[in-house]
Amino acid sequence: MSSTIPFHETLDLTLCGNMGRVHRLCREAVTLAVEPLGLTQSRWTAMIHLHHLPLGATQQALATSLGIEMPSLTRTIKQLELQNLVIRQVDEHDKRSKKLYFTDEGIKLLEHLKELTSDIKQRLYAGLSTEQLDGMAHSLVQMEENARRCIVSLSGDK
Amino acid sequence: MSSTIPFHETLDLTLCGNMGRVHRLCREAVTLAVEPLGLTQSRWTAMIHLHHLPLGATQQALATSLGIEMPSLTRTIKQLELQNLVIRQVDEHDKRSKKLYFTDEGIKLLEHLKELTSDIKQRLYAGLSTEQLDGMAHSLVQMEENARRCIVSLSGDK
DNA sequence: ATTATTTACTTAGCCTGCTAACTAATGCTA
DNA sequence: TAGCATTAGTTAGCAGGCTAAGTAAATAAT
Repeated sequence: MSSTIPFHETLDLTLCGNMGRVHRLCREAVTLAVEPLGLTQSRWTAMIHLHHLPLGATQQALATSLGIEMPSLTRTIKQLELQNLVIRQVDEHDKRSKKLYFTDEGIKLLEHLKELTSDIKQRLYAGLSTEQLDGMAHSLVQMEENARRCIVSLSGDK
Repeated sequence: MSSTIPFHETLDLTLCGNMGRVHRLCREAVTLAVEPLGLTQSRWTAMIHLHHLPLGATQQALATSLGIEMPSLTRTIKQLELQNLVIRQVDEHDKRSKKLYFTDEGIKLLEHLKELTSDIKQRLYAGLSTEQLDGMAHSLVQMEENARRCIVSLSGDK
């Protein structure tokens, strides 16, 4: 895994596992940083993504933004609603879907969230140049495409 | 998330989430590829890592290689033992630890595993240069260090 | 030598991803 | 218009990370 070993010599599935581990560590770090707010990883992530979407986004839109499936989101939203941070409101123009809104309390918490995460973001990306981060983002897009293609071709059942 | 946008302008926690999603997709692709063997993600991963360790590696050594905690591994090993692919054997020199060995059946399965994964590895990394893969591996190491440092400094309780 | 600490492993149970299967609303098609 | 397919959301339950707490063995300290 050392950067001094050319990667192709160790071309295996380790990189994949490393991504998972780094992901877990990063989200744990952020969760610790926002601990005073009493939010789990999936909840602060959903709050931030919802904040970046247009007002009244549907659950489907939020799930897409998060890159997760609907049932995963349903659970998280239910918890956020219980915490009185967001509300679900049936869309009158399409009664299947539900629009999401922050409560006043949710808006207040969001401000704290932004304060508490601004510092840790810098620290997580410390020592990495813009080029490295861009490169990583780009490689991830490529790998995601590759993986999706593999999955499609391997599940030729439907 | 597009590579045409300089990353620092979107410096947020999205990269972290993307790593998690790509990780899930890659492991799903591999799991589909090895489906005939009836192994879940954690099981084929453990088989491959154990294969790369010296004979009679302990569970602790395997957990470290996998980058997971012991309780996560305990469950997986139990399943592999039930499938009659590995056996656990108490180390006579240190009766706390257990050495892991493949069964004959496990060795046979490992060969199939290598065949079935050799192709998909190429496909997952398609379109990525050695430099890109090296860069990604290197960035991951840096981010892991960063995250661990954050976690240590944020949990100053012990 | 006895006691305290550390280490390897296990068990129990939480968190958050997932799929499968369901309901209800919408939209397409004949 | 009637019937079928699609879509948004839910529920139930699995997979695989995790921590906390417990046991037994090994090691350190007094």
